[in-house]
Amino acid sequence: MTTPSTDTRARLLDAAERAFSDKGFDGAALREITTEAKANLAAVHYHFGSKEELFLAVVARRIEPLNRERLALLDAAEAKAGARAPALEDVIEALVAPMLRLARDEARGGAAFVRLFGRLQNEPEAIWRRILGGPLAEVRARFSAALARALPELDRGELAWRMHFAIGALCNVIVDRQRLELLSDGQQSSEDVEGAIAHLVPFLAAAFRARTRPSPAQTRSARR
Amino acid sequence: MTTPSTDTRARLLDAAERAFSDKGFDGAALREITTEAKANLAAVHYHFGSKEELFLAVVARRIEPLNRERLALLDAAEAKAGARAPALEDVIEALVAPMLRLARDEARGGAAFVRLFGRLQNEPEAIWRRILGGPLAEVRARFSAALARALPELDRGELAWRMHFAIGALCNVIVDRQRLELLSDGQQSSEDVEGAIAHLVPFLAAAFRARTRPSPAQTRSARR
DNA sequence: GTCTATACCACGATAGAC
DNA sequence: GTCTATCGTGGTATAGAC
Repeated sequence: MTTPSTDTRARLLDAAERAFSDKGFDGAALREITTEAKANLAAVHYHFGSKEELFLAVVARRIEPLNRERLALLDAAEAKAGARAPALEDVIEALVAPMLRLARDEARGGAAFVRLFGRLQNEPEAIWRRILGGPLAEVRARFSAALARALPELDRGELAWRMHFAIGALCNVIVDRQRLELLSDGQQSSEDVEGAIAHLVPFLAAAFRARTRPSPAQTRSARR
Repeated sequence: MTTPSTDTRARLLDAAERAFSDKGFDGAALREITTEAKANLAAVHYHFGSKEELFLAVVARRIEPLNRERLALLDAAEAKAGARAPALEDVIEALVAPMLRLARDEARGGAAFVRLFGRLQNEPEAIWRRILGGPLAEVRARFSAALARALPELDRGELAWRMHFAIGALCNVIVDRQRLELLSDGQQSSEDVEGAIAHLVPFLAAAFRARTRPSPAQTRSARR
């Protein structure tokens, strides 16, 4: 923040973003990152303290503008609805589209960052928890409230489950761009960002509006 | 297959399943696995060739019975429907429920294996690809066809996208059982397997039935 | 065939000189 | 701020014991 005298720090962030994106947290080697950044191995520990902190710094740098964009879209959706509840499709798109579009914005991390973020899911749990509780906390709270307003008849517990499912669907698109090609025998490609948005938003909107469990299994829920 | 004479191999698989489940592929150390299995470090490379092959062997051992169960449920759903297309909810439940219920079946891997499988998503891409093309190939083809029959009006490309999203939702439930508690402020728990099924199946069914790209201005009249 | 001992090189981290 | 040296631990490879 205060000492941009040397840009070693920035070069490390850029190199780390690429490396983590390509190989994941464990797969990327600090020696490779520092070599590409033309910095010494120990520079990482001087500037960031550890590999995990470096990773979090990479995420934090990109996620703050992204979150501002999401919240701005949510504000717009709520303004458009006036006193009424915002449209469900608009809320979902505000959450989902900025992340997917980021994949095409090389100046702000591009595909590398987006894939890196998707990977967060399965990286050491401590990392994900720190991000959900830190830079993502406000987004989580605002969108949780907006979805509850858009779906007033929905039980809050049910809503939490559905948000959980929706995050999974979003992350899956983000992580591996070749898996869809396997599933469609090469017909579809996740490279098509606007296509992904056009498919994902109606999918999730319909899912959020699903009627709650009409049928069985409820009978033997002897739990608690 | 042919030499169950020594059970070193089986002990290694059991220890590896626990370790990979707890710490992920990179996080688990072979030295820890071999110590717990009371085997020598080099035994892993004798029996499996590498850490990655050991991981794949752990997955293969559990996934084959699981797949048989899924296909049996799918057969039942198709038999129930007779000449008509199977019910969408039944197809989805046949795909999803055996995996989630496995978390309660300690004799067949239990929660450890299920979490390990969920982690596959973000493990090195080569691993996931080998599993989708190997032990999961038949399940993928059969369910893909069943979904296409249950949703005859749906474009095949659209169906591939939706399967991609659905897999993400499923895997997300499986991997991290604490994330839902964070999202619901401790109200909901993914430990409740039947609850997860009861929430996930209608969610996905509604999503698969979504109309393709409703215009953004479509408020809430889109309910079926 | 089955398993062991051991050596190798790459990794993240740290201390201390400059 | 930067660099070198070094430590402990990781996956891997192989020679050889039973």
